[in-house]
Amino acid sequence: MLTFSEENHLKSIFHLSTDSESGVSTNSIADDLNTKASSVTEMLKKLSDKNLIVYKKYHGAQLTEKGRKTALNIIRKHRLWEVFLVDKLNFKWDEVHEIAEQLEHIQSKKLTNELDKFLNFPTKDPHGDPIPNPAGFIKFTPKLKLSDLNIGETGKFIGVKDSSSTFLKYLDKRQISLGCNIKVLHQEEFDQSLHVGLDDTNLTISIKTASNLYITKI
Amino acid sequence: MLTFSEENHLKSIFHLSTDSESGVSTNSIADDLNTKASSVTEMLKKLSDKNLIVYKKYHGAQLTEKGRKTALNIIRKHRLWEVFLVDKLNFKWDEVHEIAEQLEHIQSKKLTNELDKFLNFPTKDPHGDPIPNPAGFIKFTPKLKLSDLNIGETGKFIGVKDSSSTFLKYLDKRQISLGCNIKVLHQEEFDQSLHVGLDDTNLTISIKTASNLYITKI
DNA sequence: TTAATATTTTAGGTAAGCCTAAAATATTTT
DNA sequence: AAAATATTTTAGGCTTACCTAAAATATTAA
Repeated sequence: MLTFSEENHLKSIFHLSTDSESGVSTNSIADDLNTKASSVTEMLKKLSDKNLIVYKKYHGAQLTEKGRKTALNIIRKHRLWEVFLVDKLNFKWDEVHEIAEQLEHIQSKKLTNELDKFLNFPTKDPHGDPIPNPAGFIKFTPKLKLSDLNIGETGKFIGVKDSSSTFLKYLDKRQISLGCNIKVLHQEEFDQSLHVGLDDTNLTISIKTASNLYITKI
Repeated sequence: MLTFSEENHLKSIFHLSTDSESGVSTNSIADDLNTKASSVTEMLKKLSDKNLIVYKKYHGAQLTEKGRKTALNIIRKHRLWEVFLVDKLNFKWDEVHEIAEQLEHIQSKKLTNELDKFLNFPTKDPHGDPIPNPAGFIKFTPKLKLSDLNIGETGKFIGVKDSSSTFLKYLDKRQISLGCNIKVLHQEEFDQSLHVGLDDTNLTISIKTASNLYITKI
């Protein structure tokens, strides 16, 4: 049985691992968890003792197979609860993160699996992120951004990079919602902003926004 | 924001208050929470500082109005989650307590109220205990036991005093389930055991069992 | 390749929440 | 009402998870 703090550190290491292939740095974990490097060092020693990570002083941490499975189980719970909140309890996608951060620590295999069944075995959470299966397998889809498309190409909006409430609310306001098709019509030379077609309307979106929208080519 | 431990102490004081009208003793709380009297004393001081209880050294604790509201909110969450687990996720009534002990600490007013709505505003949990409303109002029904009935009277089984997994499983095995009608046919002089009618069958149940079944007269 | 800078670890401290053992207070018995 | 017993509190310790400041190591720049 792990403490909340141990679980949060594992989750953080998992998320930070996908970017860089080598060890995850102490500082990056500290930033991610709003804590201090010295606190992280302590925790890395403990996680290492429990064989959840490989830790070499001054050279960061990497998840072991056991650590990865543990992290993915927490992420599985987090994402299933997000689906529950949106699909069953009328939450908006920008409202679910904080609550899921609490619910992800509830311990009960049966609960997780029954919830999965109740939700009809969803494969993605409300932000388009894949949900690991009970065995800890996760299906990564290559993350193409809207800003990667060429003029004339169309993408289906499948997820967000930045899932801050601010950004999600902004997307809601501009009626850019998960699953819609976005066609890149033109790019301004001056500020690289994109003119796009969405349903039957045209929009202008900044390059910053475009690089936070994950899509698949159509 | 209260810690889990603070919330558990408040809940314990609430439950122990219903029996005795005066202050709840340090030892009884310690027993209830599987902790030691000295730890409880520390906590009582803290809860008193936060105006959640009235605490006089050597004379136990009583909830303030604020403390009572807080306790009832935790109990509300506990019981709503129990309904969720049984009604939506196929749990049996003897399997839900431990998980609800975790879920009751999740902080989100919106979550609690949406869950309530989703479950169709239940008034009782799977053990027949009343669910407080959002304002912290709870409807106590006088707790009559099967063992209080006279020969010939019939009661509707509405709750259990002992909600241990052992007892609940035993009731399941004997097919005594919440909502069924039980008629007291005869009492043995020797051991006070009761012969009762349940649906179309007759059963013999011990006086101990009978005194753990809450009923309403019909 | 040495110096300057950045990162990470160690050392030592704090608060929460638990503990045991001893002291203080209440309650019960005689 | 005093003695015996039970309950509760205090005193002092422990662990976890944080922190700051200083020391150690790694990285980058000159």
